[in-house]
Amino acid sequence: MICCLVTQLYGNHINKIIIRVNIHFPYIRGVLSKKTKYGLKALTYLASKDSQDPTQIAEIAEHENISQKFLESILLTLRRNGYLGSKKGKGGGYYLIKEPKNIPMTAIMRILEGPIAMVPCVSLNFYERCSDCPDEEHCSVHDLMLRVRDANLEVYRNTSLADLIVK
Amino acid sequence: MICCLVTQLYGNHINKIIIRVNIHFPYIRGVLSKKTKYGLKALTYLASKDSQDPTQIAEIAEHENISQKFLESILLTLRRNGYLGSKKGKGGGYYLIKEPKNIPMTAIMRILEGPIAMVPCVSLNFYERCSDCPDEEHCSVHDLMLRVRDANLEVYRNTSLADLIVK
DNA sequence: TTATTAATCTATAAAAACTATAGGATAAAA
DNA sequence: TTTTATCCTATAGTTTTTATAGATTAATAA
Repeated sequence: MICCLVTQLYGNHINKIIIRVNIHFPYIRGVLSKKTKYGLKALTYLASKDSQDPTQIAEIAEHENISQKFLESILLTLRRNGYLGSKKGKGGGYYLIKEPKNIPMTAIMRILEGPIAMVPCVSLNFYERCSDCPDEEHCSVHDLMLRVRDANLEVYRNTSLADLIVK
Repeated sequence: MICCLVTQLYGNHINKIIIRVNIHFPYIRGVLSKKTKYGLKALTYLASKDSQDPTQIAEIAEHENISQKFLESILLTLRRNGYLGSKKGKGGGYYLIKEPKNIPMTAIMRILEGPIAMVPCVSLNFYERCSDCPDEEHCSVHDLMLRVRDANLEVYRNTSLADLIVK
């Protein structure tokens, strides 16, 4: 919220107007994608359930306020990567294959969000040279990004799906 | 690099072909933008110079392998935010206004990359409610992102432009 | 004064990535 | 055989990123 005071001379009077503007910062880069966000919410929802019976996409979508079709593709990705099981037909749905405490955030983030590193040249699992960088050894950004990666890794490694369940 | 062995029955022979595919992972979200990367490189270049005389955009662009026109807009942003000074005409260019050790990465990242937080609801400087989140207090993603933010903040706060200069 | 130099500013083009949505196929159960 | 719910491919719409073009302004030197 930004405020701006405008004064205007009107005959013998001075009009004062306060203009309030709600600036929306478009969360751009570095931002968590909806895909990951929805995926984490869906996983948490499944993990927080008492029973391990299959849960329908529709139920998760409604409970977590997510577009059902979009959620479909996200859950499919998680299943293909071995973190969810599924069952078709009546009584079907998705269910967790592993114990929540055995599902580390490093794995989920890499599946849904991609590399944890912010530049390919410091990525552990997806290393690649930066195409615009002539000399990786003498790059000022390299070291900084290495430390950022390690800081993030520390958090993700020490967090499992079980830790996401809100009491 | 992914390898794939293809066998083909050809008369009495079996042909074997190994197909190698270089998969390029498109570094997407969470990635450092070129804008920030180039900005950091340009700042480091200025900081590493002995003299504080203005340096031309063209010189920086060439030395750091950056499109000159793109760099123009980046340096302009840094000037408008009070981190660079400029001089027009012959002998003109850009120069640092502050001591490199007094330029924290938190400031540069916020100017070039935007909020350090990955979701608006945990941002210190750009807080905003997540539009898709009915209840911030009971969001499983919220806490995780809070810890990620703090981890990143820790790195950026303890790093100044002076630290980026490669020996 | 005039020419040259280099930043300034606005607008916009091209490419890439994100966020879904559509619609039919498939498998399981009733 | 019908119903249910996942599976799968393709693609549409939007936003963001990554520049590029071209004219303007200010400083310097001849």
